[in-house]
Amino acid sequence: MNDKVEIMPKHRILIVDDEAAIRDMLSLALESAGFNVLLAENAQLAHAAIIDHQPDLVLLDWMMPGTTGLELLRRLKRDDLTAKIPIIMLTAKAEEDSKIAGLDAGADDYIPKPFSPRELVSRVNAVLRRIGREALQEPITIGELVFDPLGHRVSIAGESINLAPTEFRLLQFFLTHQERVYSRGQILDYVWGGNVYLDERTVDVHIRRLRKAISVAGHDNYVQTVRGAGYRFSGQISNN
Amino acid sequence: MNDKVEIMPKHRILIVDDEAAIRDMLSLALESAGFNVLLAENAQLAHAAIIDHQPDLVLLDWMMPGTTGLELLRRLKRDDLTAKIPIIMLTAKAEEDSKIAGLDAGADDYIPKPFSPRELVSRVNAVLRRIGREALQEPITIGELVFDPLGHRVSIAGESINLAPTEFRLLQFFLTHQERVYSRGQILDYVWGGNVYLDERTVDVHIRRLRKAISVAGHDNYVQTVRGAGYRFSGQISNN
DNA sequence: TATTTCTGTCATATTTCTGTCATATTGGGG
DNA sequence: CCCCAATATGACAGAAATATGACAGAAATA
Repeated sequence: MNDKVEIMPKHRILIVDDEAAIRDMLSLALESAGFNVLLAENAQLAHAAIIDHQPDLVLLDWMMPGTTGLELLRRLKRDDLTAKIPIIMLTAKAEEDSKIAGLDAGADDYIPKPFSPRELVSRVNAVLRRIGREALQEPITIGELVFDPLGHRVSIAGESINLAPTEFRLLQFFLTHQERVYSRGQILDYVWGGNVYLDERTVDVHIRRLRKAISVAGHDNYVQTVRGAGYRFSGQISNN
Repeated sequence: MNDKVEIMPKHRILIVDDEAAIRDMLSLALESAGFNVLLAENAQLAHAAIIDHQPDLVLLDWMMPGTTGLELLRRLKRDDLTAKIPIIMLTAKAEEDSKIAGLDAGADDYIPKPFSPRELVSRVNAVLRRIGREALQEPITIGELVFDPLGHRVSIAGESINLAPTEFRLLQFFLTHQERVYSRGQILDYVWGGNVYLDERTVDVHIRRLRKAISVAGHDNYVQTVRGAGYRFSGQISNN
């Protein structure tokens, strides 16, 4: 189903970076992976290009002279017209700070330099897939549980489940990030947003509430505690 | 704990180029930068050397008589055994075509001639660092045992295994440092961190717990006692 | 505004982990 | 083959991490 030669319009990717060498490198990698590439060398041009061409995804350098990538990111996210365009930030700084700030401001992924063309392409694809799925608002199913983003509703074996807003977002986060462990800190960042200052134990409590809510027919077993590391949502129920 | 003077095996770099002068030049630059260098003057020899010596990185000339660099690259990437070895392509042609084809076929970087030895070394290092980082995230398999760092999960023959935090770190240490004996002191340093003051016998106990945990289907045999010296994790099970 | 629901925090209960010790077992040199 | 030192094992109590229930203020809803 994926390898089918199908008349799929190429995705348009906008690359925003002040260094020509990096633009070239990215552009080559993406073009050879079958994307349509647009280029912009500063935030102003980028903004214009985004408005004009409505790219499907933007690769945005963190550090640029003048308006920085972060500022542009914020501007884009503030405007309804552009808020939904996924952004991947590129940065040389491996600092946590920038990561958090970037995710907080609404970046969809974050690639530290240096990275391989392969990694780049695969992450671009990953983001596009995710966005595509979210745009489709496809319900996610696991076991008997059905999570329907469009209807903002969760049911198990047909029975509708009542979730508080935070529990809903938490479940959504887990469903879209299965099979890997997230620390309490990360969960706070992703589910609550990066600029909250909350006790990490708060996560425990919400985990508990979520588990309780979906405990029908043992679905709470999907939410797994990884002692010393955090929590994991996994389809393979482990026997801890 | 990282800056410790440790016996770090040198990275092996294979240089593939038909011109002796270039081989010499590259080899000199890399050796003086502390790498072990292997040489091959054509694609056939290179392929054999790669199979035999499993180099950590390959510098591959684009243009060679007979099988070209690009063909070799494709062949390497097609075979699982060699697909993960990072390749840096060297080329005189600044043509877009070759660049695209190279990146497309899975080269990890691309250095146009002429280049300075310093640039070469720094790009080699960059690629190795990156690969190292990516490798940290990838599941490690030994026998039926699968160690998944991202999922923070260990399974044997599909069955999830429960490990306490310290056992998990211990196993991770062993998996990333196989085939070598470590004293109890060294293990304490690496797994517990350099500034703990613990009885060395504690290591024995955790070794035992780890063995017990992974003893399913005899996987505990990988953890070997070396009397008078310490412990070793080895893929080749010996029957001492 | 009254009412209901939701949230974050706390105190407490429970579970799991860890380092140590006492004792058993093992391996090798003499 | 015996003895000694090194290693393995089982048990245990304190420590650490997580789960739970309760509650009061905040936020949403009526």
